Amino acid sequence: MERTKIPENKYAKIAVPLPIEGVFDYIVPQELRADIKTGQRVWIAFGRSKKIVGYVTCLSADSEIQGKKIKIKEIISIIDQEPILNPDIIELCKWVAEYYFCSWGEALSAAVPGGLKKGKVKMTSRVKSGLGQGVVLETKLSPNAGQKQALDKITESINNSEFQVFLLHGITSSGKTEVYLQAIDHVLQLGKTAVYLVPEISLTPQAVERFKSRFGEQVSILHSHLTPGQRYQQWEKIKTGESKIVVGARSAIFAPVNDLGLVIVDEEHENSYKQEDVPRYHARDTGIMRAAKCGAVVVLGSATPSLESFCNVNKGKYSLLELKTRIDNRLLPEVAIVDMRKEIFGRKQAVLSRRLEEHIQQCLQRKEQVILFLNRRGFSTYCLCCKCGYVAECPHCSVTLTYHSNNQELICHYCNYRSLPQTICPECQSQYIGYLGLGTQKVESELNRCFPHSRIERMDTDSVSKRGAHETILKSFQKGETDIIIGTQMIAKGLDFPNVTLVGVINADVTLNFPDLRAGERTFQLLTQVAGRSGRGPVPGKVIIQTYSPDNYAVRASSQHDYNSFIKQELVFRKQLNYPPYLNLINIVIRSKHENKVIKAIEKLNRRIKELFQQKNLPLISIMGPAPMPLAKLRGMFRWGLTIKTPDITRTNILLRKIVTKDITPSGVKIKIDIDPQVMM
DNA sequence: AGCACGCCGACT
DNA sequence: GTCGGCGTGCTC
Repeated sequence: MERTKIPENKYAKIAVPLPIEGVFDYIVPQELRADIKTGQRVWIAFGRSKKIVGYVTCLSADSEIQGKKIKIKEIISIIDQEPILNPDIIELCKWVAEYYFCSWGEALSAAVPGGLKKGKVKMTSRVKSGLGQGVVLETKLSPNAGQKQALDKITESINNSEFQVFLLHGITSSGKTEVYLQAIDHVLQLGKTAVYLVPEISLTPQAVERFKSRFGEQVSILHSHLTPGQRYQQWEKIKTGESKIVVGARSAIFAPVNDLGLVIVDEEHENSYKQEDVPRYHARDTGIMRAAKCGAVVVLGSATPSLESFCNVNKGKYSLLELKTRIDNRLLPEVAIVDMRKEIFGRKQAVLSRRLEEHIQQCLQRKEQVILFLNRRGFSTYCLCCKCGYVAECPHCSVTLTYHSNNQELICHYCNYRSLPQTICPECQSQYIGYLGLGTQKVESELNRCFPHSRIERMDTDSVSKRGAHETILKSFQKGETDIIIGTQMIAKGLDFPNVTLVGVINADVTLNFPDLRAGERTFQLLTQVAGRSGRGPVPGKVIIQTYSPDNYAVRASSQHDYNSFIKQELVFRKQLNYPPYLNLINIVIRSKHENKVIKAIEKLNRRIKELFQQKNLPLISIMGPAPMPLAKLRGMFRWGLTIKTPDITRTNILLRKIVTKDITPSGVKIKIDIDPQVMM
């Protein structure tokens, strides 16, 4: 083939991983024309003195900017011999960029394996996976009636190759995983592939082993501890079709599988599916988009589905599949709520209630194990009466007010409502009103004081940061060398220790009073998950929840294992205040070293949005704020935000793009736009 | 995002 | 007189 006969390869449109709109035209030098392909990464000179990685989005015979006074540069070199991005992924990233407000290049850089972004990766030779020939693959279990019913619906859709989303709602230990695994078996039989997303935190070594033993060499597991070389190897295995199944966290949704037939999102309600930095995509929603473009089936699974997904079932967009029985017909643990308002000793708040202390004691005597769940302390202090449980809330937003000690005010971080702190409780007139949450270290020392002869281990982000610490702590607990394990979120899910018969929640209020519209939903999910850790063996489990809000519906419903009653009440609340899932939110935060600049910018933005939306006749749009952010000064920056509520996210996005320009963000002012925010910070 | 260009204050 | 602050504009 003669190189000169391929004139359509003369120019390339390159997306760059910088916050700049549009693609940039480059000349493909003669010697690269035979090798250049869409989806490759290339080295390019950009600006005056930068050499960066660019993504080839398309090739063409000529360039529209040719002849204008722009000098078109040449591509320096090609990084990948073969395209690292296939056309589907390039398209998907375009959608991500448009929907989540970032550049195409930024979205594309989320879709290539991390270590490769800089284009420098040493190719280590392929290592044999840990699975030797002697290992027996885990065998299929025969599904029960409920599982069978769910599977039949899923396989039927897979056979039809039509895009469809299923919401698999199954209580803890109802066998959701087996449904996923057999659905995967089914797509494999049809010669298709599957992507299986899990929250980052549940990709434990045990979980990894389980996938490997079930699927052997056909599975690629993309977890955060892979070295760049290992990551690259997995990527290659997926691209060539050697791996038919990809298991991984958030970013695995961009894995380069061909013939995608099935996308599974386990624990779909988990907010870790939302990336907190650019591109701020939601892996579940991106997965649905990916599946829709190629006619794949999506299974969203959860014991506590998000309100968004539940609502989509009601709207008829998703089909509901339910697993109502536990696989071995084990009973759900008995959940007791301890009213901490009755546990005040003198002026001090109690850490452990008498009831929880007694139960721990009994448990230890029976040589059974205890898990204590401790939320990390919220960064925002709120106003609580520990006599009656009163918490100061915003009258407009139903969100907990945050106490600011510098100006001694209670502030709503959604709408900027302010009020003065009280010294006497407005509900019960007592003086037990205070502004502090419970200290974390206090719990550990209190436990050591109460149970000096027990072996207590703490498990949180600090104690697990060292390599292998996670495993060591769990192994010693498994072997029974530890009696009590105290931990944060990370012990809430997945752990399966049959000798644990007691789970204690030290303070349910930390999540409940988090200044966020989803505080109730989070609390319900968390309590349900934590409760699932108790009584996984022959001895029935017990759960004790300590709280100052024993009558709160999220707490009550979780203690009764009653998702439906929770969601019914939560939906009423969301409807009343026009919150998701009834409307979409867009959270915009402006930050700068100078407070006056921030306020000026956010007010200008607020005015512009109102003007334009009125002009374009989008009357249902409303704005919360502007208001200072919960961490109003973060690393020397002042931060203010506002939140748009919109019934038409697509149109709002388009209009918003017109507003967010240089005159909103002059020099020294940074803007952050978060579409469908999960936490507003 | 970076980076260069450009225009006003306190210093060897 | 200059060094350096950061406001402005551009990147094929």
